[in-house]
Amino acid sequence: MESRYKSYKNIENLKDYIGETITLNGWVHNKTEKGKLVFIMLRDGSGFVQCVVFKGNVSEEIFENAKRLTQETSISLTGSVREDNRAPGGFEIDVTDLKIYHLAKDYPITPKEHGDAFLLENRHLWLRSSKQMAIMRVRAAVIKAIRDFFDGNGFKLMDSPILTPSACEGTSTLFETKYFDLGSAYLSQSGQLYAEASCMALGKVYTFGPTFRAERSKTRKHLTEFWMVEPEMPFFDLNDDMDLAEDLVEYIVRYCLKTCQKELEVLERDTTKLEKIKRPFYRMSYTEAVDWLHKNNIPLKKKIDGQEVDILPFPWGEDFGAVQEEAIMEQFDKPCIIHRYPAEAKAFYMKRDPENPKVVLAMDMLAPEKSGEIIGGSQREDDYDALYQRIVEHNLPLEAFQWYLDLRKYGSVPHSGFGLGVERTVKWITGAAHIRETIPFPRMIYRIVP
RNA sequence: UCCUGAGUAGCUCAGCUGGUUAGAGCAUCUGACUGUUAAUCAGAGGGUCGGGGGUUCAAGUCCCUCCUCAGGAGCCA
Repeated sequence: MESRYKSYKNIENLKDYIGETITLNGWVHNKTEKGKLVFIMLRDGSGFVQCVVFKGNVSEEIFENAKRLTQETSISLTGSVREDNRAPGGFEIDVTDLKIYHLAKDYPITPKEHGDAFLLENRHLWLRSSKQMAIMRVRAAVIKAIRDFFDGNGFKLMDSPILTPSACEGTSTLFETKYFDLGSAYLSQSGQLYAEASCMALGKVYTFGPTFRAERSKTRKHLTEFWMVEPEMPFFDLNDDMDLAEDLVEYIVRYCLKTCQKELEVLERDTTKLEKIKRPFYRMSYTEAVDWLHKNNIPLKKKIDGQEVDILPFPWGEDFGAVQEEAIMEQFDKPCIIHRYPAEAKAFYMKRDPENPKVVLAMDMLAPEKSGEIIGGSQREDDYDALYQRIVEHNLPLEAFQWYLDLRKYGSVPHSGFGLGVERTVKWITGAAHIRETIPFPRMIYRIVP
Protein backbone atom coordinates (compact mmCIF):
# COMPACT_ATOMS: atom_id res chain seq x y z
CA MET A 1 0.00 0.00 0.00
CA GLU A 2 1.34 3.43 -0.94
CA SER A 3 1.34 5.59 2.12
CA ARG A 4 2.14 9.15 3.01
CA TYR A 5 4.05 8.13 6.11
CA LYS A 6 7.17 6.01 6.48
CA SER A 7 6.48 2.34 6.09
CA TYR A 8 8.95 -0.31 7.15
CA LYS A 9 9.38 -3.90 6.21
CA ASN A 10 8.24 -6.26 8.94
CA ILE A 11 9.80 -9.45 10.19
CA GLU A 12 6.52 -11.34 9.83
CA ASN A 13 6.67 -10.80 6.03
CA LEU A 14 10.29 -11.89 5.58
CA LYS A 15 9.40 -14.75 3.27
CA ASP A 16 8.42 -12.15 0.63
CA TYR A 17 11.93 -10.68 0.65
CA ILE A 18 14.19 -13.71 0.22
CA GLY A 19 17.27 -12.69 -1.72
CA GLU A 20 16.52 -8.98 -1.34
CA THR A 21 18.45 -6.46 0.71
CA ILE A 22 16.12 -4.77 3.15
CA THR A 23 16.22 -2.47 6.17
CA LEU A 24 14.58 -3.49 9.43
CA ASN A 25 13.98 -1.34 12.51
CA GLY A 26 13.63 -2.83 15.94
CA TRP A 27 15.16 -3.76 19.24
CA VAL A 28 17.94 -6.16 20.21
CA HIS A 29 16.22 -9.07 21.91
CA ASN A 30 19.47 -10.91 22.53
CA LYS A 31 23.04 -10.89 21.27
CA THR A 32 25.82 -13.46 21.29
CA GLU A 33 29.37 -12.98 20.14
CA LYS A 34 31.51 -15.67 18.68
CA GLY A 35 34.88 -14.28 17.61
CA LYS A 36 34.43 -12.70 14.20
CA LEU A 37 30.64 -13.24 14.33
CA VAL A 38 27.96 -11.34 16.18
CA PHE A 39 24.46 -12.82 16.29
CA ILE A 40 21.66 -10.33 16.89
CA MET A 41 18.13 -11.52 17.65
CA LEU A 42 16.06 -8.62 16.35
CA ARG A 43 12.51 -7.94 17.53
CA ASP A 44 10.23 -5.50 15.71
CA GLY A 45 6.82 -6.21 17.21
CA SER A 46 5.76 -8.46 14.37
CA GLY A 47 8.29 -11.18 15.11
CA PHE A 48 11.91 -12.15 15.70
CA VAL A 49 14.74 -12.75 13.28
CA GLN A 50 18.38 -13.65 13.72
CA CYS A 51 20.83 -11.25 12.09
CA VAL A 52 24.49 -12.10 11.56
CA VAL A 53 27.30 -9.58 11.49
CA PHE A 54 30.53 -11.08 10.07
CA LYS A 55 33.70 -9.07 10.56
CA GLY A 56 34.82 -9.68 6.98
CA ASN A 57 31.59 -8.24 5.53
CA VAL A 58 31.42 -4.88 7.29
CA SER A 59 33.63 -1.95 8.21
CA GLU A 60 35.60 -1.92 11.44
CA GLU A 61 33.20 0.70 12.84
CA ILE A 62 30.07 -1.33 12.12
CA PHE A 63 31.60 -4.45 13.64
CA GLU A 64 32.61 -2.55 16.78
CA ASN A 65 29.06 -1.17 17.01
CA ALA A 66 27.65 -4.69 16.69
CA LYS A 67 29.86 -5.79 19.58
CA ARG A 68 28.61 -2.86 21.71
CA LEU A 69 24.94 -3.84 21.33
CA THR A 70 23.07 -4.57 24.53
CA GLN A 71 19.67 -6.09 25.19
CA GLU A 72 16.81 -3.77 24.06
CA THR A 73 19.08 -1.35 22.24
CA SER A 74 17.08 0.15 19.38
CA ILE A 75 18.65 -0.24 15.96
CA SER A 76 18.15 -0.04 12.25
CA LEU A 77 19.94 -2.65 10.20
CA THR A 78 20.32 -3.46 6.53
CA GLY A 79 21.15 -6.81 5.01
CA SER A 80 20.08 -9.56 2.67
CA VAL A 81 17.39 -12.06 3.60
CA ARG A 82 18.28 -15.71 3.38
CA GLU A 83 16.62 -18.97 4.33
CA ASP A 84 18.73 -20.82 6.89
CA ASN A 85 17.66 -23.77 8.99
CA ARG A 86 20.38 -22.99 11.53
CA ALA A 87 18.42 -19.88 12.52
CA PRO A 88 15.33 -19.98 14.72
CA GLY A 89 12.34 -19.18 12.54
CA GLY A 90 14.15 -20.35 9.39
CA PHE A 91 15.30 -16.93 8.11
CA GLU A 92 18.47 -14.96 8.67
CA ILE A 93 19.76 -11.52 7.73
CA ASP A 94 23.38 -11.03 6.60
CA VAL A 95 24.03 -7.57 7.95
CA THR A 96 25.82 -5.00 5.81
CA ASP A 97 24.88 -1.85 7.68
CA LEU A 98 23.89 -1.06 11.24
CA LYS A 99 22.70 2.11 12.93
CA ILE A 100 22.10 2.52 16.66
CA TYR A 101 19.16 4.71 17.65
CA HIS A 102 19.70 4.37 21.37
CA LEU A 103 22.01 2.19 23.40
CA ALA A 104 20.09 0.58 26.29
CA LYS A 105 21.88 0.08 29.57
CA ASP A 106 21.18 -2.56 32.23
CA TYR A 107 17.82 -3.81 30.92
CA PRO A 108 16.30 -5.47 33.98
CA ILE A 109 14.52 -8.43 32.36
CA THR A 110 17.04 -11.09 31.41
CA PRO A 111 16.46 -14.30 29.45
CA LYS A 112 16.49 -16.19 32.77
CA GLU A 113 13.68 -16.77 35.25
CA HIS A 114 11.99 -13.97 37.14
CA GLY A 115 9.40 -13.80 39.89
CA ASP A 116 5.82 -12.60 39.42
CA ALA A 117 6.19 -9.48 41.54
CA PHE A 118 9.29 -8.35 39.66
CA LEU A 119 7.70 -8.91 36.26
CA LEU A 120 4.55 -7.05 37.27
CA GLU A 121 6.57 -4.09 38.50
CA ASN A 122 8.19 -4.10 35.08
CA ARG A 123 5.00 -4.76 33.10
CA HIS A 124 5.87 -1.91 30.73
CA LEU A 125 8.99 -3.87 29.74
CA TRP A 126 7.64 -7.39 30.30
CA LEU A 127 5.30 -6.79 27.35
CA ARG A 128 8.38 -7.06 25.11
CA SER A 129 8.87 -10.74 26.03
CA SER A 130 7.91 -13.24 23.36
CA LYS A 131 5.16 -14.96 25.38
CA GLN A 132 3.59 -11.70 26.48
CA MET A 133 3.71 -10.46 22.91
CA ALA A 134 1.98 -13.65 21.77
CA ILE A 135 -0.77 -13.28 24.38
CA MET A 136 -1.37 -9.65 23.39
CA ARG A 137 -1.62 -10.65 19.74
CA VAL A 138 -4.19 -13.32 20.62
CA ARG A 139 -6.06 -10.73 22.67
CA ALA A 140 -6.19 -8.45 19.64
CA ALA A 141 -7.49 -11.39 17.58
CA VAL A 142 -10.18 -12.21 20.16
CA ILE A 143 -11.40 -8.59 20.10
CA LYS A 144 -11.34 -8.50 16.30
CA ALA A 145 -13.32 -11.77 16.19
CA ILE A 146 -15.92 -10.35 18.58
CA ARG A 147 -16.39 -7.20 16.50
CA ASP A 148 -16.48 -9.10 13.21
CA PHE A 149 -19.01 -11.55 14.59
CA PHE A 150 -21.45 -8.91 15.79
CA ASP A 151 -20.93 -6.45 12.93
CA GLY A 152 -21.45 -9.31 10.48
CA ASN A 153 -24.64 -10.52 12.14
CA GLY A 154 -26.74 -7.38 12.07
CA PHE A 155 -25.69 -5.93 15.44
CA LYS A 156 -25.00 -2.24 16.01
CA LEU A 157 -22.31 -1.02 18.39
CA MET A 158 -23.91 1.16 21.08
CA ASP A 159 -21.46 2.21 23.77
CA SER A 160 -22.65 2.51 27.35
CA PRO A 161 -21.44 5.24 29.69
CA ILE A 162 -18.54 4.52 32.01
CA LEU A 163 -19.60 7.10 34.61
CA THR A 164 -22.94 6.01 36.01
CA PRO A 165 -25.23 7.41 38.68
CA SER A 166 -25.67 4.19 40.66
CA ALA A 167 -25.34 0.45 40.82
CA CYS A 168 -26.56 -1.68 37.94
CA GLU A 169 -26.96 -4.74 40.05
CA GLY A 170 -26.61 -3.39 43.56
CA THR A 171 -24.62 -6.41 44.65
CA SER A 172 -21.01 -5.81 43.67
CA THR A 173 -18.98 -2.99 45.09
CA LEU A 174 -18.39 0.07 42.96
CA PHE A 175 -15.58 2.55 42.50
CA GLU A 176 -16.85 5.93 43.59
CA THR A 177 -15.74 9.33 42.36
CA LYS A 178 -16.89 12.92 42.94
CA TYR A 179 -19.03 14.39 40.18
CA PHE A 180 -19.16 18.21 40.25
CA ASP A 181 -22.23 19.41 42.18
CA LEU A 182 -24.21 16.24 41.57
CA GLY A 183 -22.63 14.24 44.34
CA SER A 184 -21.08 10.87 43.49
CA ALA A 185 -20.65 9.00 40.25
CA TYR A 186 -19.60 5.37 39.94
CA LEU A 187 -17.48 3.54 37.40
CA SER A 188 -19.66 1.19 35.40
CA GLN A 189 -19.76 -2.44 36.43
CA SER A 190 -21.90 -3.39 33.43
CA GLY A 191 -23.31 -1.69 30.37
CA GLN A 192 -26.30 -3.98 30.30
CA LEU A 193 -29.06 -1.67 31.49
CA TYR A 194 -28.05 0.90 28.87
CA ALA A 195 -27.77 -1.84 26.25
CA GLU A 196 -31.37 -2.78 27.04
CA ALA A 197 -32.44 0.80 26.33
CA SER A 198 -30.30 0.85 23.16
CA CYS A 199 -31.78 -2.37 21.78
CA MET A 200 -35.28 -0.93 22.03
CA ALA A 201 -34.04 1.80 19.67
CA LEU A 202 -31.74 -0.03 17.22
CA GLY A 203 -32.63 -3.69 17.48
CA LYS A 204 -29.73 -6.07 18.08
CA VAL A 205 -26.90 -4.12 19.73
CA TYR A 206 -23.68 -4.76 21.58
CA THR A 207 -21.75 -2.63 23.99
CA PHE A 208 -18.02 -3.15 24.36
CA GLY A 209 -15.80 -1.49 26.87
CA PRO A 210 -14.02 -1.54 30.19
CA THR A 211 -15.89 -2.50 33.34
CA PHE A 212 -14.94 -1.88 36.94
CA ARG A 213 -15.55 -3.99 40.02
CA ALA A 214 -14.30 -2.94 43.43
CA GLU A 215 -14.57 -6.47 44.76
CA ARG A 216 -11.72 -7.32 47.08
CA SER A 217 -11.04 -10.55 45.27
CA LYS A 218 -7.55 -11.87 44.87
CA THR A 219 -7.44 -14.81 42.49
CA ARG A 220 -6.00 -15.63 39.09
CA LYS A 221 -9.42 -15.02 37.52
CA HIS A 222 -10.11 -11.49 38.73
CA LEU A 223 -9.19 -7.98 37.72
CA THR A 224 -10.71 -4.77 39.07
CA GLU A 225 -10.76 -3.37 35.52
CA PHE A 226 -11.64 -5.71 32.68
CA TRP A 227 -13.19 -5.64 29.23
CA MET A 228 -16.59 -7.03 28.54
CA VAL A 229 -18.75 -7.32 25.44
CA GLU A 230 -22.49 -7.31 26.09
CA PRO A 231 -24.94 -8.06 23.30
CA GLU A 232 -28.61 -7.30 23.91
CA MET A 233 -31.35 -8.54 21.60
CA PRO A 234 -35.04 -7.63 21.49
CA PHE A 235 -37.44 -10.55 20.91
CA PHE A 236 -34.78 -13.09 21.98
CA ASP A 237 -35.74 -15.63 24.63
CA LEU A 238 -33.29 -17.59 26.77
CA ASN A 239 -32.83 -20.31 24.15
CA ASP A 240 -31.97 -17.77 21.45
CA ASP A 241 -29.58 -16.17 23.94
CA MET A 242 -27.79 -19.47 24.56
CA ASP A 243 -27.59 -20.23 20.83
CA LEU A 244 -26.01 -16.84 20.20
CA ALA A 245 -23.50 -17.33 23.03
CA GLU A 246 -22.43 -20.67 21.51
CA ASP A 247 -22.11 -19.16 18.03
CA LEU A 248 -19.98 -16.31 19.35
CA VAL A 249 -17.60 -18.49 21.36
CA GLU A 250 -17.21 -20.97 18.53
CA TYR A 251 -16.44 -18.10 16.14
CA ILE A 252 -13.81 -16.59 18.46
CA VAL A 253 -11.99 -19.89 18.94
CA ARG A 254 -12.03 -20.74 15.23
CA TYR A 255 -10.78 -17.24 14.35
CA CYS A 256 -7.87 -17.57 16.77
CA LEU A 257 -6.99 -21.02 15.46
CA LYS A 258 -7.00 -19.61 11.93
CA THR A 259 -4.98 -16.45 12.56
CA CYS A 260 -2.83 -17.15 15.63
CA GLN A 261 -1.08 -20.46 14.88
CA LYS A 262 2.38 -18.97 15.53
CA GLU A 263 1.31 -17.28 18.74
CA LEU A 264 -0.32 -20.42 20.12
CA GLU A 265 2.84 -22.34 19.27
CA VAL A 266 5.01 -19.84 21.17
CA LEU A 267 2.62 -20.27 24.10
CA GLU A 268 2.91 -24.07 23.83
CA ARG A 269 -0.88 -24.28 23.75
CA ASP A 270 -2.34 -27.71 22.99
CA THR A 271 -4.45 -26.66 20.00
CA THR A 272 -6.06 -30.09 19.61
CA LYS A 273 -8.18 -29.12 22.61
CA LEU A 274 -9.27 -25.90 20.88
CA GLU A 275 -10.01 -27.78 17.63
CA LYS A 276 -12.77 -29.61 19.51
CA ILE A 277 -14.66 -26.40 20.27
CA LYS A 278 -17.59 -26.84 17.88
CA ARG A 279 -21.32 -26.56 18.37
CA PRO A 280 -23.35 -27.92 19.95
CA PHE A 281 -21.81 -27.29 23.37
CA TYR A 282 -23.18 -28.97 26.48
CA ARG A 283 -26.19 -27.65 28.39
CA MET A 284 -27.78 -28.55 31.68
CA SER A 285 -30.16 -26.83 34.03
CA TYR A 286 -29.04 -25.82 37.49
CA THR A 287 -31.33 -28.51 38.90
CA GLU A 288 -29.77 -31.17 36.65
CA ALA A 289 -26.34 -29.97 37.75
CA VAL A 290 -27.30 -30.32 41.42
CA ASP A 291 -28.55 -33.87 40.72
CA TRP A 292 -25.20 -34.62 39.13
CA LEU A 293 -23.41 -33.28 42.25
CA HIS A 294 -25.57 -35.57 44.37
CA LYS A 295 -24.74 -38.61 42.24
CA ASN A 296 -21.03 -37.84 42.47
CA ASN A 297 -20.96 -36.92 46.14
CA ILE A 298 -19.66 -33.40 45.59
CA PRO A 299 -20.32 -31.39 48.75
CA LEU A 300 -20.95 -27.71 49.36
CA LYS A 301 -17.91 -26.26 51.10
CA LYS A 302 -18.87 -23.63 53.60
CA LYS A 303 -17.15 -21.77 56.38
CA ILE A 304 -18.96 -21.85 59.70
CA ASP A 305 -17.22 -20.07 62.61
CA GLY A 306 -13.94 -20.14 60.68
CA GLN A 307 -14.14 -23.91 60.22
CA GLU A 308 -14.50 -25.32 56.73
CA VAL A 309 -17.26 -27.92 56.61
CA ASP A 310 -18.59 -30.14 53.82
CA ILE A 311 -22.35 -30.24 53.41
CA LEU A 312 -23.77 -33.34 51.70
CA PRO A 313 -25.91 -33.56 49.71
CA PHE A 314 -25.34 -30.23 48.00
CA PRO A 315 -28.38 -28.11 48.98
CA TRP A 316 -30.56 -26.91 46.09
CA GLY A 317 -30.50 -23.10 46.05
CA GLU A 318 -26.82 -22.57 46.85
CA ASP A 319 -24.62 -21.00 44.18
CA PHE A 320 -21.78 -23.08 42.74
CA GLY A 321 -18.23 -22.34 43.86
CA ALA A 322 -14.95 -23.22 42.21
CA VAL A 323 -15.13 -26.81 43.56
CA GLN A 324 -18.51 -27.56 42.01
CA GLU A 325 -17.76 -25.80 38.72
CA GLU A 326 -14.50 -27.67 38.24
CA ALA A 327 -16.06 -31.02 39.15
CA ILE A 328 -18.85 -30.51 36.62
CA MET A 329 -16.50 -29.32 33.89
CA GLU A 330 -14.01 -32.16 34.30
CA GLN A 331 -16.30 -34.43 32.25
CA PHE A 332 -16.48 -31.97 29.33
CA ASP A 333 -14.10 -31.14 26.48
CA LYS A 334 -16.29 -28.26 25.29
CA PRO A 335 -17.95 -25.35 27.11
CA CYS A 336 -21.11 -26.10 29.06
CA ILE A 337 -24.02 -23.76 29.64
CA ILE A 338 -25.80 -24.04 32.96
CA HIS A 339 -29.22 -22.40 32.93
CA ARG A 340 -32.24 -21.68 35.13
CA TYR A 341 -30.59 -20.77 38.42
CA PRO A 342 -32.40 -20.29 41.75
CA ALA A 343 -33.96 -16.83 41.78
CA GLU A 344 -32.56 -15.84 45.18
CA ALA A 345 -28.96 -16.19 44.05
CA LYS A 346 -29.39 -14.01 40.96
CA ALA A 347 -29.85 -10.39 39.89
CA PHE A 348 -33.16 -8.50 40.11
CA TYR A 349 -33.59 -7.91 36.37
CA MET A 350 -33.70 -11.59 35.39
CA LYS A 351 -37.05 -12.99 34.28
CA ARG A 352 -38.65 -15.78 36.31
CA ASP A 353 -39.25 -19.03 34.51
CA PRO A 354 -43.02 -19.17 33.86
CA GLU A 355 -42.82 -22.95 34.29
CA ASN A 356 -41.05 -22.74 37.66
CA PRO A 357 -41.06 -19.41 39.53
CA LYS A 358 -38.29 -20.62 41.86
CA VAL A 359 -35.76 -20.25 39.05
CA VAL A 360 -34.79 -17.42 36.70
CA LEU A 361 -34.11 -17.58 32.96
CA ALA A 362 -30.39 -17.08 33.47
CA MET A 363 -27.40 -18.87 32.00
CA ASP A 364 -23.65 -19.08 32.59
CA MET A 365 -21.19 -20.56 30.16
CA LEU A 366 -18.29 -22.41 31.74
CA ALA A 367 -15.17 -23.06 29.66
CA PRO A 368 -13.26 -26.35 29.85
CA GLU A 369 -9.72 -26.89 31.21
CA LYS A 370 -10.55 -25.24 34.54
CA SER A 371 -11.10 -21.89 32.83
CA GLY A 372 -14.33 -21.17 34.69
CA GLU A 373 -17.14 -18.81 33.83
CA ILE A 374 -16.64 -16.76 30.67
CA ILE A 375 -20.27 -15.74 30.03
CA GLY A 376 -23.18 -14.73 32.22
CA GLY A 377 -26.53 -13.80 30.76
CA SER A 378 -30.29 -13.96 31.00
CA GLN A 379 -33.68 -13.20 29.58
CA ARG A 380 -34.70 -9.89 31.19
CA GLU A 381 -37.84 -9.21 33.16
CA ASP A 382 -40.12 -7.37 30.71
CA ASP A 383 -43.19 -6.91 32.90
CA TYR A 384 -43.46 -3.51 34.60
CA ASP A 385 -45.12 -4.73 37.81
CA ALA A 386 -42.83 -7.71 38.26
CA LEU A 387 -39.71 -5.58 37.75
CA TYR A 388 -41.01 -2.86 40.07
CA GLN A 389 -41.56 -5.46 42.76
CA ARG A 390 -38.03 -6.92 42.30
CA ILE A 391 -36.45 -3.50 42.69
CA VAL A 392 -38.35 -3.00 45.93
CA GLU A 393 -37.48 -6.51 47.16
CA HIS A 394 -33.79 -5.93 46.49
CA ASN A 395 -33.88 -2.63 48.41
CA LEU A 396 -32.73 -0.70 45.35
CA PRO A 397 -33.47 3.04 45.01
CA LEU A 398 -36.57 3.27 42.82
CA GLU A 399 -35.84 6.79 41.56
CA ALA A 400 -32.53 5.63 40.06
CA PHE A 401 -34.31 2.95 38.05
CA GLN A 402 -37.17 5.10 36.78
CA TRP A 403 -35.72 5.29 33.28
CA TYR A 404 -35.10 1.56 33.31
CA LEU A 405 -38.71 0.91 34.30
CA ASP A 406 -39.79 3.18 31.42
CA LEU A 407 -38.51 0.50 29.01
CA ARG A 408 -41.32 -1.72 30.36
CA LYS A 409 -43.87 1.06 30.04
CA TYR A 410 -43.45 2.00 26.39
CA GLY A 411 -43.62 -1.03 24.15
CA SER A 412 -41.98 -3.63 26.33
CA VAL A 413 -40.79 -6.78 24.54
CA PRO A 414 -39.15 -10.03 25.59
CA HIS A 415 -35.40 -9.50 25.34
CA SER A 416 -32.18 -11.18 26.36
CA GLY A 417 -28.46 -10.62 26.48
CA PHE A 418 -25.22 -11.69 28.04
CA GLY A 419 -21.75 -10.49 28.94
CA LEU A 420 -18.54 -12.15 27.80
CA GLY A 421 -15.33 -11.42 29.70
CA VAL A 422 -12.53 -10.72 27.23
CA GLU A 423 -9.66 -11.50 29.59
CA ARG A 424 -11.13 -14.78 30.78
CA THR A 425 -11.65 -15.80 27.17
CA VAL A 426 -8.05 -14.87 26.30
CA LYS A 427 -6.84 -16.77 29.36
CA TRP A 428 -8.68 -19.89 28.24
CA ILE A 429 -7.53 -19.71 24.61
CA THR A 430 -3.89 -18.89 25.38
CA GLY A 431 -3.64 -21.11 28.46
CA ALA A 432 -2.10 -18.17 30.36
CA ALA A 433 -1.34 -18.94 34.00
CA HIS A 434 -2.95 -15.79 35.37
CA ILE A 435 -5.54 -13.31 34.09
CA ARG A 436 -3.07 -10.46 34.70
CA GLU A 437 -1.12 -11.67 31.65
CA THR A 438 -4.13 -11.22 29.34
CA ILE A 439 -4.44 -7.42 29.56
CA PRO A 440 -1.61 -4.97 28.81
CA PHE A 441 -1.71 -3.19 32.17
CA PRO A 442 -3.64 -5.20 34.77
CA ARG A 443 -5.47 -3.48 37.59
CA MET A 444 -5.68 -5.64 40.69
CA ILE A 445 -6.56 -5.12 44.31
CA TYR A 446 -2.94 -4.61 45.40
CA ARG A 447 -1.47 -3.22 42.19
CA ILE A 448 -2.17 -0.13 40.12
CA VAL A 449 1.40 0.55 38.85
CA PRO A 450 2.59 0.74 36.11
C1' U B 1 -12.10 -9.55 54.09
C1' C B 2 -10.24 -14.52 55.76
C1' C B 3 -6.43 -18.57 55.55
C1' U B 4 -1.31 -19.99 54.03
C1' G B 5 3.57 -18.77 52.49
C1' A B 6 7.74 -15.47 51.18
C1' G B 7 11.14 -10.93 51.64
C1' U B 8 19.46 -12.00 51.49
C1' A B 9 23.68 -8.70 45.06
C1' G B 10 20.15 -5.83 39.18
C1' C B 11 17.45 -11.06 38.79
C1' U B 12 16.60 -16.34 40.72
C1' C B 13 18.04 -18.49 45.09
C1' A B 14 21.42 -21.17 49.09
C1' G B 15 22.95 -19.81 53.96
C1' C B 16 22.76 -26.05 59.22
C1' U B 17 22.02 -25.92 66.21
C1' G B 18 23.21 -17.97 66.74
C1' G B 19 29.95 -17.96 66.05
C1' U B 20 35.96 -15.35 61.60
C1' U B 21 35.77 -11.11 56.06
C1' A B 22 27.58 -13.25 53.76
C1' G B 23 27.77 -17.38 48.95
C1' A B 24 26.28 -19.52 43.86
C1' G B 25 24.20 -19.10 38.92
C1' C B 26 22.53 -15.44 35.57
C1' A B 27 23.00 -10.16 34.30
C1' U B 28 27.00 -6.08 33.95
C1' C B 29 32.33 -4.86 32.65
C1' U B 30 37.37 -6.80 30.45
C1' G B 31 39.62 -10.63 27.31
C1' A B 32 39.45 -15.36 23.79
C1' C B 33 36.68 -17.90 19.85
C1' U B 34 33.37 -18.15 12.12
C1' G B 35 27.43 -20.88 13.95
C1' U B 36 25.60 -18.84 18.61
C1' U B 37 20.37 -19.29 19.49
C1' A B 38 19.21 -19.34 28.13
C1' A B 39 26.62 -20.16 23.96
C1' U B 40 31.30 -21.62 26.24
C1' C B 41 36.04 -20.47 28.74
C1' A B 42 39.26 -16.94 31.86
C1' G B 43 39.08 -12.61 35.05
C1' A B 44 36.74 -8.19 37.68
C1' G B 45 33.22 -5.12 40.14
C1' G B 46 28.59 -5.57 42.80
C1' G B 47 25.21 -6.33 49.78
C1' U B 48 21.30 -0.96 54.75
C1' C B 49 20.29 -9.63 54.73
C1' G B 50 12.25 -5.53 53.90
C1' G B 51 11.78 -1.33 58.23
C1' G B 52 11.84 -0.62 63.57
C1' G B 53 12.54 -2.60 68.42
C1' G B 54 14.31 -6.57 71.76
C1' U B 55 17.29 -11.02 73.78
C1' U B 56 22.73 -12.14 73.67
C1' C B 57 29.73 -11.61 74.61
C1' A B 58 27.87 -12.34 69.48
C1' A B 59 21.78 -12.01 65.18
C1' G B 60 20.82 -12.95 57.99
C1' U B 61 19.71 -16.88 61.79
C1' C B 62 15.85 -16.35 68.05
C1' C B 63 11.43 -13.05 69.91
C1' C B 64 7.88 -8.76 69.14
C1' U B 65 5.88 -5.31 65.72
C1' C B 66 4.97 -2.90 61.17
C1' C B 67 5.41 -2.93 55.77
C1' U B 68 5.51 -5.25 50.97
C1' C B 69 4.50 -9.32 47.79
C1' A B 70 2.64 -14.17 46.18
C1' G B 71 -0.91 -18.42 46.40
C1' G B 72 -5.87 -19.97 47.80
C1' A B 73 -11.19 -19.01 49.51
C1' G B 74 -15.64 -16.10 49.01
C1' C B 75 -17.77 -12.71 45.15
C1' C B 76 -18.07 -12.47 39.98
C1' A B 77 -16.97 -11.78 33.60
